[in-house]
Amino acid sequence: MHTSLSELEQEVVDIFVRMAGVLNLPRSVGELYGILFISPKPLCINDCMEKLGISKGSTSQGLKILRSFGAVKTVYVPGDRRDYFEAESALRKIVNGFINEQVRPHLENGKERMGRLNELVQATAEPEQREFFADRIKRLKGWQKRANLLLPFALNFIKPE
Amino acid sequence: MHTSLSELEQEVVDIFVRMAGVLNLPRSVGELYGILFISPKPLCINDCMEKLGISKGSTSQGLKILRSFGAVKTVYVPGDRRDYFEAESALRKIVNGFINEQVRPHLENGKERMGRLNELVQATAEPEQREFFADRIKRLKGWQKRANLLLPFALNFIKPE
DNA sequence: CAGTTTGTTCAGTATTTTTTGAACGAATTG
DNA sequence: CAATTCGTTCAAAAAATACTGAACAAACTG
Repeated sequence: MHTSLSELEQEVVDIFVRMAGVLNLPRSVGELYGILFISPKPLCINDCMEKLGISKGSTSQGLKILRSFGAVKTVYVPGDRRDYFEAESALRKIVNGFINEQVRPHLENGKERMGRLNELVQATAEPEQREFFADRIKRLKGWQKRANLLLPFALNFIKPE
Repeated sequence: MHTSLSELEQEVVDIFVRMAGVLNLPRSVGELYGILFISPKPLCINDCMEKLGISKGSTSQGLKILRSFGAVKTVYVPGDRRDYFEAESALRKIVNGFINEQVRPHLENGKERMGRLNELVQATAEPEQREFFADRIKRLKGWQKRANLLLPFALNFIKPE
């Protein structure tokens, strides 16, 4: 059953639920990170589901997602055979993992696509149109390039801790 | 009815549909920006819905969203009383608008919330726990601060054009 | 000013996403 | 080695989100 959260826990969970919204992640993932972030000791799946009042399936699934980009780590607790989890608190690692696992895959094939676009533009009969299209594609490439420059820079901006 | 898109249009629309996915915007919004981005001349609502095969309601709604953060501008076409639209192509403006209109609102009350968190931490009875909580909140504040520093910097990174 | 055309809104519907919970296999225990 | 505990998976249910299309108001037109 649903052990009610302290006010502090509620507030922190709420913050991460909002973040999850912005980052396009399920609510439960935000809740899980929140409860782990503010927990002084690692929690097992049962702790999490009881605290948050969500199902075992959601909990398992949510923790899997969080682990997939390194926002949560598994810790070994001697004398207990359950898996325990704690929040990774190095922002840099989390952002890095998130970009690599959640963002990059959705933006793959950058180069390839641009090549294809060029071909299609060259195949345009009307010269005036072709010029316009070429300009647009050039602009698109520019955006892509800048994004690729910005990402590493942003990561560097987040000092290692 | 649904006027079929050229290959070039398809490809470009597809790119922006993916971006919309990453940015947590409806598919139709990506489609609309795409078709406007690659169109040599401004399009009216009817042009858009015909080209994309979506409803008038979606089109109106989607363009509203795009205008809300400055990704699309209205242009006046003499002798035609319909509204015409074209894609804003200055990345800086778009990113700026997007952050202000779509991201910031979801992350409001930063300062306020942190104050509230501090109170809750101070109200914690157990000293050892209190110390841990304080540390977590401090870390959270650090993240917030860095995000607030990074945003303007990132915007500056995108040179005006 | 009656008749169009145009864009918006919104209730209802369709679609997508998230959550649930029961079934299962693997590991642990007595 | 039977019984229990644990974590994962996945089909079905629930919830959230996006889309449609008809109703509407405003702006034009003749």
